[in-house]
Amino acid sequence: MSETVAVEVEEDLPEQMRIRRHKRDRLSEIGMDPYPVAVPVTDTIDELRSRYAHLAPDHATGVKAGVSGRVIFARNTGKLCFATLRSGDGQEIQAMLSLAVVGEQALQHWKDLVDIGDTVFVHGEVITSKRGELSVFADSWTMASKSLRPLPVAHKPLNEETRIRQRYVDLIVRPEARQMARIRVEAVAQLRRSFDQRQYMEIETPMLQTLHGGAAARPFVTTSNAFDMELFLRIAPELFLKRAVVGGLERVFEINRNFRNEGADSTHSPEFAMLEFYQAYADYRQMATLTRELIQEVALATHGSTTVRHLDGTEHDLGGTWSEISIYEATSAAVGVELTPQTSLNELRALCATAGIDFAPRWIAGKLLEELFEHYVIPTFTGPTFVMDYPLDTSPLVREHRSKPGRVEKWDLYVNGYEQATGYSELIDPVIQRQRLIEQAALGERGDDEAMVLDEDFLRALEYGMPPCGGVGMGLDRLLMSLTGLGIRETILFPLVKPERA
RNA sequence: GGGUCGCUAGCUCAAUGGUUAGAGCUGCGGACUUUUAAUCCGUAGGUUCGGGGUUCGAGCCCCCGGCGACCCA
Repeated sequence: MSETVAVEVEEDLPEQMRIRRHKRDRLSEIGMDPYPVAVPVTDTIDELRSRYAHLAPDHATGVKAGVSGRVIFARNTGKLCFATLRSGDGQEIQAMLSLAVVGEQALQHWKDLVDIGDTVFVHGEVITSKRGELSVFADSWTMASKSLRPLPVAHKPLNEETRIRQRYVDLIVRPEARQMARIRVEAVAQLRRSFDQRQYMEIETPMLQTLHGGAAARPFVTTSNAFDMELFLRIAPELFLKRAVVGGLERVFEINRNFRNEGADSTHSPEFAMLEFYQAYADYRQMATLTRELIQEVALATHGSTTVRHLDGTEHDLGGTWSEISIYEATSAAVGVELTPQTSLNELRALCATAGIDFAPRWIAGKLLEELFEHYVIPTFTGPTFVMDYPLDTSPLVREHRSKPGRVEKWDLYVNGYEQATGYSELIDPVIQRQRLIEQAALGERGDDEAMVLDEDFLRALEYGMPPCGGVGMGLDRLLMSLTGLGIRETILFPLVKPERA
């Protein structure tokens, strides 16, 4: 950046930012680096907190320590200054600087140059104040990182847009944001432990794909300059994980991002984290049990109980076994007409019209049934619910039910009213799989832009023989939603947002 | 995609079409050696999201655009 540009920016700054930049310069002038390469920390705030948890008020330990933390609160009096320092894990300790110990110059520099939001290093004796607050009674201090922007007021909630756009600020000021980030880490760590205990391998499959498949969704399209060809960001890892199973990796899982070129709302994000796992010789019922166990193990890891407390204080029981309903039977009961895979398109359309569901003429029978189900049945769910045995025509990668023609061995798991996971007995017959994908391609040609495409290499893999297999896809962000009660944009640290200025 | 609402100081929010757009916190100056959203005195801080229009006069009304929230499909 040129000198003139820098000056212009300087002149445009709000007063409070100009003042902080001036303090940054003043620090250099007095020989204190505003951004030192290191500060001599001897203990974390957390270590001091736990070591001196039970000191009586107004007590001096005789032990000296050096700690660093962000100033989140400051109270300066004439000859004695207090500041609360906080580390990234949310632990806090008080710094005290007195004229008698730190000296006139250091105290004056502190009062003149330290702002809320700065990260400072304080060295001194570990004591408790007269009010009992654990403190470092400074004999010296130094700047660890000068903050050039004022923090938002701590006691008013930051507006939602700013929280998402500037998550770094949200994390500094809002304990729930830090808690969310940590719950997510613990959930993912527990998933990996749970899979490890079950002899699963974690593998990584392509995000850049020459064909998109494995789900009904619109892809993002990009271009490879070197290959001079169109590529897709993956909408699902399914077809590659199945190739791995064909190759003999019989228990595989992947935790990674999917991209779907669709809208965003409180349960959808264009970029979201997906867990998929496949197990040879398992079927969809075994995968349902495994899915329940995984979620319960994660709940135990993050909440210490299968009853999870959302951040709004409400409790939600994820323990025990979960209810199961059949999509056909439940929807039939709701509309008062028996619905089967043989129910005519016209009858389903009439029922949708009655329900006020806006449907497209090209929608197939299974799609109409699922719309009726979502309209009538989903709002009645109370706890986690497995919805069993979906229509065949909407599930091109699932094997037909072993005893219910026209339906597939597939379940959807609903928690808190939204789909959290889906599980299959995978279709492994390459001839039937080819037919299903050809039907999908025909739908695509008729204008269904979510239809799957024919993936010859995937079919070739199946033709080598895939063992009987169960598979599950689970939205990781949605798992976090069910554990915390938050919207998807709160469970993702940095969700996609449009630029502030177009 | 449609509708409704919102965008004002660093943050959170006020402001019948009419004086110089206000408050709290933050900031700045001062007092205070045990504070806990410290207190007290003083004080500064504005491209009212952007552009256009109506009007003697627009934060407010109209049009176009941007970003977001909620509801509906």
